[in-house]
Parts: sequence; structure tokens; C-alpha cells
Amino acid sequence: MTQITVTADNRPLRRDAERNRQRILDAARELFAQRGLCVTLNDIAHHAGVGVGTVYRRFPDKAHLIDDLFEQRVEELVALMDQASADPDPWNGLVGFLTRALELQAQDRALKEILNEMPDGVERVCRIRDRLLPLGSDLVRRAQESGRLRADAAATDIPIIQLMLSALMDAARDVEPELWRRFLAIVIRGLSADPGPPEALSPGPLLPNDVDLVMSRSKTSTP
Amino acid sequence: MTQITVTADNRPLRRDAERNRQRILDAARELFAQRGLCVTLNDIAHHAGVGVGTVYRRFPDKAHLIDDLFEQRVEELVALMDQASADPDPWNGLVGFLTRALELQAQDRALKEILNEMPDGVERVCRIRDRLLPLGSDLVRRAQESGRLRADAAATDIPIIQLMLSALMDAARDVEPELWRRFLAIVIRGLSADPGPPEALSPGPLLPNDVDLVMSRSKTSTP
DNA sequence: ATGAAAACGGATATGGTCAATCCGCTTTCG
DNA sequence: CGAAAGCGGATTGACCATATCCGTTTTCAT
Repeated sequence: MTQITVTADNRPLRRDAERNRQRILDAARELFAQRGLCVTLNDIAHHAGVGVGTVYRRFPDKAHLIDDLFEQRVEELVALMDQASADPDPWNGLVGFLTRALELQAQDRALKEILNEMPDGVERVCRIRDRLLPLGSDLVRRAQESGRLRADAAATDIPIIQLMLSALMDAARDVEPELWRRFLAIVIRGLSADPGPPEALSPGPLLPNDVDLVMSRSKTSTP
Repeated sequence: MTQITVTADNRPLRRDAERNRQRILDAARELFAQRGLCVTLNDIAHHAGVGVGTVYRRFPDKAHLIDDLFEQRVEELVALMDQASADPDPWNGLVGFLTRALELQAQDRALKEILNEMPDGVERVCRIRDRLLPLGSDLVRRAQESGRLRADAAATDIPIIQLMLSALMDAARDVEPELWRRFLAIVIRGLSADPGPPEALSPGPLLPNDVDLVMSRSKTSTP
């Protein structure tokens, strides 16, 4: 787990340096997850209990830090897709993938931004879509052959659905963090070739008062 | 149409002043529609062929200009809802309302932002939701009684659906401006109490190459 | 026609944010 | 113990949008 880092001339980092590097990575993970990629390196430094300079000594810039942190997280998506493809029922696999991918994004705001917004400078990490799409294509095809998925759905609809729901997730985060599940269920029903009678939606609808809160929360984060 | 403005002491504006005021309003309407509320008063002034100072002499600040411009536009939503309520088939009314409200937002980026994001300073104009929700409640109830809308849908789901689709609309604007219709159809099918066999989706799915474009376009506008 | 009042334009001041640097001080470790 | 490595965080620099200010131009009532 604890990766040992080495300096340019192959020497291990000094004990304090290695300790601070870990603290920075931990703080970054936590803050990125909570507030998204907009947190500053200053925020991260303070939260890690070190100075900004220390952050810049370890990581050339913000994009590198992000790449280092998220290369691994992003692999989880591929794993999820593999898992979905392995499901004997491709429809279940597809629904499970959408649900679990969105659960990941609900837990980590930065991951959501990387997947849906392709921020500048982290293209390397963004290339997962190139690996996900072919797998998704196969899953979609098999789900259609099983007769459960409507024939005119396409693999490219998957990221679009994620985009829509992650927008909702973002807006509703502070009011009803699970609201996306209600609308994912609606979308999935819309994708079904032959939906039965409606199954109960959960969570329930928003209260009228909460609508304004969700709308105004479309942008900012918690300080 | 051409409203005459008066100064504090009830005198009409000088001819050049009135002419410039109109130019500013026209330029603002156009730029807000194209690029959203983020355009600066500087942009607007230049596009109107006047100096920034002229804008600030007529409008105390950006929020006032926005309020003046959008009070009327926002009324169109209420009109749309009234029209929807008047439809003898409440399900048709509901579907029509969603479609037309989103068409309005597709044509005017700033309107979309006002409706879905409640920007600071324009609360006055944002209060339409208070008028829309009761009307929506009634429409939803009648659509349920007609047996076409699933029983567990609620009026508060309407703005959420608009939020999701307007996020998509924003992202896909430059690649496939009509893509939201595809997903609105899917959502509507998910809301239906007893959907028949799938009807053709239009437009078709995104090409794999376009997915990346849509994702990276989540934020910025055209300069 | 004329001159005072109104309006104009746009350079500039202001305030805010964030990335990135720099250097006097502290810690590590051979 | 002392040289090298590391540290902290104030500071610099770049940027950007809002809003102001004032020398010049336009209008219009007389």
C-alpha cells in the first residue's frame, strides 16, 4: 500500500518528506472527494497540515497530483464494466453498472468531474472512455439480444445518462443525496423494451420547499 | 413595443439615450441567449456599439439588467403551463409542457440558467417556480387520474427532469443540439404508467467520437 | 444659433481568486 | 555535528469582471 518514492538520484525520500507526501495525498483525496477539483493546492496543503511549498516540491502542478491520485480510481470503472459484462443476465449487468458507477460518483465529486467534464490537463486519466465504450457496446448488444433493452439504445447513451444523473446528483447533494436513484429508475424504465407495471420509486419525490434549494445549489460547494 | 423610459423627474430620455438603451437591451438579449449569464457588461456594451459607462448609466448593475430583460420571458413559462392545463388530455399537456419548456431553454441559454440555477441577485425573476408548482401539481394529478402517468410521480419531479435535460442540452449544444429530445423521450416513457412498445427515438444516438466532445464541452462557451 | 445640461466612451481603479515562487528557518541522517 | 534536504507561508504575478470617473460630444429649449 505505502508506496516508497525516490528522488531523482534513486535515493529514498527523507522520513519527514515521505510522511508529508502521504499526508498531502490523503488530504487531496478527501478534499477532492468532498468538494471537487476546484479545491486549491492551498486548501490541500492546509488540510494536510503542511505549507503550500511542500506540495509544490512533490508535485509539479495540480494536474499531476490529480493524475497520480485518480489513475487508480478510474480503473475501478473498468473493473465495474468487466463485472457487468460477466453477469449472466446482461440487462442486470447494465443496470448494475449504471447504478454502481453512479454510486462511485456520488462518493467522489472529483471523480465525477473527471468522468463527465474532461478537465484540461488530465487527459491521460480521461482516456478510460476509450476503453469503456467497446465494453459497453458489447453489453448493450447482449442486453438487446436478451430482449430486455430497447433495440434503439446505443453504447454512447450510457455516458450521456451518467452525465444527466450526475448533474442532478450534484445539485441535490446537500438536500437529498439519493435523489438520483429515483430518476435512474425512471430512465432505466424508459430504456426497457417492455416495462412491466411501475415499481416503487425510492427515494420519494422532493418536497416543494426543497426544490428551490436544489436549484440554487447547482453550483457552489460547502466551505 | 418600444417602451419609453423616463428619468427621475419624469422627463423623457434624450433621443440618443433612448436609442442606446434599446441597443443595449437588444445586444444583451442576443448575447445572453447565445452564451448565458456569464457575458460581461463589457461584452454587451461593445456588441451594442456603446461604451461600458453608458450601460452603467442606464442600469445600476447586471442583476437589474437581467431582471428587466427576463421578467417577461419567464412569464412565457406560466403561459406554457396554462396552455398545458387547458389540454383536454392531461398526459399530452404534460408531455407538451416539458417539450416546449425545454425548447425555450434550448433557444436561450440565460433563461435556462435563470430557471435551473437561481443565480444570486435575480431572485425576483426566479419566483416563477412558486407559481408553476401549483399548476404543475394539478396537471400531474389529472394525468394520473387519466391513467397515463405513473401514480408515484410528483409535481416536484418536473423541475428535476428539466434540470437533468438542461444539463445535457448544455453539454451537447455544439455537437448535437437536439440530443435532449432523445432522452426526454426516454424519461417520458419511464414516467408512463403503461408504456407500449418503444417508439423510434430521434435524434439517433451520438457517434462514439462525439461523446468526448460533449463531455469536454460541459463548461465553456463559444467566443 | 447657442450654451447649459445630458449623455457618451473607454481607460482605469478596485477587489477578488488562484497558481506558483522564494528564501530564511528547521529537520534529518551519515 | 554539520551539510544537505526539506519546510512554511508570505508574497508575487497573472487574470478577470465590476464599477467609476472625467474630458469630450450630442441634444434640445430658448
